[in-house]
Amino acid sequence: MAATLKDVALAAGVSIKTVSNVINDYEHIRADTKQRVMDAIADLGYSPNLSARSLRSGRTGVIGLAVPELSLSYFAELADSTIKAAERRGLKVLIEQTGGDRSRELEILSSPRLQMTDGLLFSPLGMSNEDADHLNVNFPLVLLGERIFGGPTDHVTMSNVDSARAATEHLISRGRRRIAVVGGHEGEVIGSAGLRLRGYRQALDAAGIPFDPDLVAYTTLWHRANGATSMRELLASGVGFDALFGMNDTLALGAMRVLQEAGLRIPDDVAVIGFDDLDEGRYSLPTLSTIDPGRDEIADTAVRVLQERISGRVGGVPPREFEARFQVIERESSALARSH
Amino acid sequence: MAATLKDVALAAGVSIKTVSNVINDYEHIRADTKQRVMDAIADLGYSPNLSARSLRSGRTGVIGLAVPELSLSYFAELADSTIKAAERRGLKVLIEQTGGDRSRELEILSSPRLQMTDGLLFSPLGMSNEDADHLNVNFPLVLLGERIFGGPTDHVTMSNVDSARAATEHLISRGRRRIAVVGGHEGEVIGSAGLRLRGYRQALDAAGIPFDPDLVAYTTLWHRANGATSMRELLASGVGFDALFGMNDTLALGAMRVLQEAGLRIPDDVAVIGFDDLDEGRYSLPTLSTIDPGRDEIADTAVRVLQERISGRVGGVPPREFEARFQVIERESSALARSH
DNA sequence: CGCCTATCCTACAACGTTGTAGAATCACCA
DNA sequence: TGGTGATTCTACAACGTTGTAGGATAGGCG
Repeated sequence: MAATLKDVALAAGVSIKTVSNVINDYEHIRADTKQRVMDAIADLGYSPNLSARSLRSGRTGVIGLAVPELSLSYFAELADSTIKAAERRGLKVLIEQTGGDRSRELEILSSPRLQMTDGLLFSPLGMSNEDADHLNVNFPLVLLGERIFGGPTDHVTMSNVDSARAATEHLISRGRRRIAVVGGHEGEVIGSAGLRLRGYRQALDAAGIPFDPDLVAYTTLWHRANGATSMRELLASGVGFDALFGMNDTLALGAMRVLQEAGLRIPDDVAVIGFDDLDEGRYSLPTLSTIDPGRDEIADTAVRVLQERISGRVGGVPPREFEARFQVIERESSALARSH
Repeated sequence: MAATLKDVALAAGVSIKTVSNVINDYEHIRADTKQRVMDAIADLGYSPNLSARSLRSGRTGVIGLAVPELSLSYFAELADSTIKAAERRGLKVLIEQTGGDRSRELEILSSPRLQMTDGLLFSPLGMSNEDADHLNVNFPLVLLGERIFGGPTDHVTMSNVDSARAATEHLISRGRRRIAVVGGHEGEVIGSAGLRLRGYRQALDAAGIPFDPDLVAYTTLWHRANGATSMRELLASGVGFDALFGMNDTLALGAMRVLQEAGLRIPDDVAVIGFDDLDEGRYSLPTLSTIDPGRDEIADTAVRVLQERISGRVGGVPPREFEARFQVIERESSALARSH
């Protein structure tokens, strides 16, 4: 059906290797030979068989991206950035959804199913630091996210502690002292929740505000529903607060919804800041202050680093850690209150 | 480095073909031979080289999904559903972003870059019905979306006209007669915007409500920003309305935001319904009534149909058209007003 | 006992590409 | 004139898998 090197070679009256050389821009080819080959390629509508090329070269030009779920906006936007970054480097992206499930994550690390890729960008959610050993795999792997630190692979992450601290400081600078949190993970030390909580506490400490555990609402997932539920619990508990730090925008939006149902004004009664800079927060009512975690930079760095590892250019280099730059984005939900 | 059939064969003391047969569940293998081979496979940590398998079999087990952008929630959720549907059928998904750009879309149809896939699920945005010829490609292709009808390929679509009609009828059933629309595409006949507008007009006609062109706001993109801008224009124009049909949820949410800024109550002053059933609409304030377009059904059908074409089981069958079932989902934004 | 079929296994070729080795031609210089 | 090196091209093998053809053994039947 499809034309092969052989067909082109026959049509152009040269050997298949010469056709191959033309395709791969080999230097020493006579101009007229090259032209004849190119014409034959065009005539026959030839395009290389990538499976054969992969088999021969050991490279597929495809990288894997394993994320919990694309229906979580953060990961959809991360996938978007990653695909664009990969494209700039001539790579395709094959997406794998783990559902944030630890056993599925481990399976992906050991499974032969991703043999079709040259390497993997891996954003675990269910795994924890004790699982770091499982990252010792025999294919190029770059770790994303905040579940595991000090593992055996390159790691690209956001500045969770610093940016959460900046978010909290932003609320404090608005005169708030009772700052509630939604999205905590009970007992977690590292992981997005643990790290962001640490940044939160650093900011409180620096401002001389005592930490009140009752202000922290714990939840397993970070969906809108969890933000809403947590906020209902906080309100029901009767603990007073004048600000809210949502561990991500989705949680914050779910919580805002409940706050407003309860008749509280934002930011007058409760100032709110989220985390992730989702497009959604630009059009919520009120618009949502947030942390821009540097998603494009993360994706670009991750793809670059993975490509370095694939090419073997950085063979002996020990695991590296990269932190993206963040930014506090102030919108209406934490604007200076009009009157006080 | 990695073990091959040859290594396993050597270790198990059989021919490579026997190992291959074990892997492919060939019937006639003695139990003890099979066991020995399986042990050797486990020992060596063997896993098949998929490039070689693809080269030999002509199948990669990967399908392409070309969508405008994953940062648009609808396509993120579609990708999610598609990946899950593909997984149920043992397929992987390689995602391509077109940005909704016609020339990029055409390029993807002719490019050799997707040779690594067995077929393509294609959701164009920039192409129009005149481009239908370009869908005549020599690889399995299933068309998604509403840009092209009657093309040369299988087509999976939502019931745009009927569901938009149902959405409009829903607003009419709430006693509304001046129903604004955001998201129209000037002069478009087919395409999501054209079809949904047709459904809208059908509902008006059936109810004996005259069509007022001033109630339709046109926009190129369907982002939040466009919904907001369109709503500002509608309000500035002074045209009166008591309901809003957003061509998708994102537009509707952007528009709601502006309505509320303007001091209008939803649904009391303006009842709103969107389209797509994004998770976001469940936690907006107010929650957003919408159309569930049957995304899972679309993804599942599309993958099934593509697989049928890939396998050649339906060789001679002419292009088929599939319409997913939809559902009106009523939430607060179009609830019966409390008092009137 | 001889024939036939079913079972179990093997050797070989092929998928389409690229790396290696080397042949053929030419230009240049001593 | 012959040697040297650059240029241009070719033949062959190999990547790891599966399809084809067929060999060897065992069991059933006349």
